[in-house]
Amino acid sequence: MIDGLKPYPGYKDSGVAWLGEVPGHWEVRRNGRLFSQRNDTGFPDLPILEVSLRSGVCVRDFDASSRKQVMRDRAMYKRALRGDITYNKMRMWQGAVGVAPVDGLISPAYVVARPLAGTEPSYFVYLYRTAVYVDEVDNFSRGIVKDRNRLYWERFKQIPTPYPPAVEQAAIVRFLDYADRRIRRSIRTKQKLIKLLEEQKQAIIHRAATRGLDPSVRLKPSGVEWLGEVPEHWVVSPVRRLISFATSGSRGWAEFYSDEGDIFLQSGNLGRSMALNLSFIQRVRPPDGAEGERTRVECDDLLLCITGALTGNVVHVADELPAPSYVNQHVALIRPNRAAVIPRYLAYAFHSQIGRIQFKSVEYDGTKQGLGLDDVKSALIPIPTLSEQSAICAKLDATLDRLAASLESVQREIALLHEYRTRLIADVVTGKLDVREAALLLPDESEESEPLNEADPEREDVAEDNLDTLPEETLA
DNA sequence: GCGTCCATCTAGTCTGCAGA
DNA sequence: TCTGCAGACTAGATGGACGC
Repeated sequence: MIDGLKPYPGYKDSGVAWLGEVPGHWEVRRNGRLFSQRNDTGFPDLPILEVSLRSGVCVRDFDASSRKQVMRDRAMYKRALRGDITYNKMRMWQGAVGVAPVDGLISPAYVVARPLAGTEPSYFVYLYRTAVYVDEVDNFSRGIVKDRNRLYWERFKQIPTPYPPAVEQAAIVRFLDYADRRIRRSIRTKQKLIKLLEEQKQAIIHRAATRGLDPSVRLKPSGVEWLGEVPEHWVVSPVRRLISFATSGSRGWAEFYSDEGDIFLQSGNLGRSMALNLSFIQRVRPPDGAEGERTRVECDDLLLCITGALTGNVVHVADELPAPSYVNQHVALIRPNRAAVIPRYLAYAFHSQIGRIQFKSVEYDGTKQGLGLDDVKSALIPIPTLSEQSAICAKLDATLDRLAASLESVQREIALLHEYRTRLIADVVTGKLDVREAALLLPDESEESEPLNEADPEREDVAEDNLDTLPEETLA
């Protein structure tokens, strides 16, 4: 139970299985008694609205959005007035519903529901987006497969829905809007902290990979404009002199896919933190012969993503993998020459600005962006002595371990905030928690600067944040 | 090994068609 | 003519494969 908030004094059976008990003074009504369908067409001059799973209903921005699709005949679009609920028939079972922020037009494939007297639309949008209600929507939807499920008005209006008194609906909306704003602020603050920690991490690696550990070392011009000065005793070497070989993975592995067997690493397995992401593993039964062996990954190899959006992501295979592993053609397999460079040091160099500048993906006329192996081999890396490389790696490993722990902690806090928000909304809109008193204690709307009705807690569109928390007497 | 193109997946939206 | 239904379309991302 959420600290500080209490259940209502008395409950009764709602008569609806998924809802269970509701406060004694609440009703359960079918949606048809709460909303009427609006089917107004012929208003071509209004702005076009869209409903998204993440951000609810908003005016479509044709300049910013990549999606420019629009019907030729705007007279077919339905009008939604400010305050109407609109939902995407095909995505209602995923929670694609929101309140129209302004008068506008929506696709004929949508449903516009006009709230009747005593219906506070924002309360019902909070409710309609909860997991239990979405499950119920799924039961009322029809389609040949789940992905094709649609919720038509005739079915929507039959769904039983908790119905608090109108004054209480408004209090719940007021409380949830307030709580939501503070949770989103807190999440954004933590996201900014993550960004700062990532920048700090990059700065630490870059400093170590271009200056070493001795701040008093004498410097010399590197001869490379973007690199600037490096320690006097370092050399700047192309990657080709530091490795035994580099190859990209091979093709044609799809026929060897299997439920078990060896590991086939793809660009998605190359995380942004120099560590392999093995949360998803494609297993293969590799072919016999040299082709498989050529792309077989060994301990201390570097893997570099060379095509697509993940171009430049690098992984150092620091430990033995749980099974023989191979790479696909979008991943370069690089085997450092240990006489010239410590593999982990080379990975740090690739991971730093040194790599980012040189491995910036090359765009060409095709459908991909990417790097060639020549681009990789020609990249310039400042190299200290082997003993200094070893010291730099040890220092970076220790420092970055602490940073990684901080990052993980902040990410965990964000996940908990999302979970907290979801649970709070579900408990409040279904009457498990009484917020009537808490809503009365909230500051006036005029003291709040943020707009309401932002369903996406991760939007980066709001003014400066602070770490305000909810009143302690109401929320933990 | 490389440049290029095709296939597939996902999310959001549009539209043709049959029946009322 | 209207409406409901369900397949089709669009665009971005990414994996797979062809041809040189």
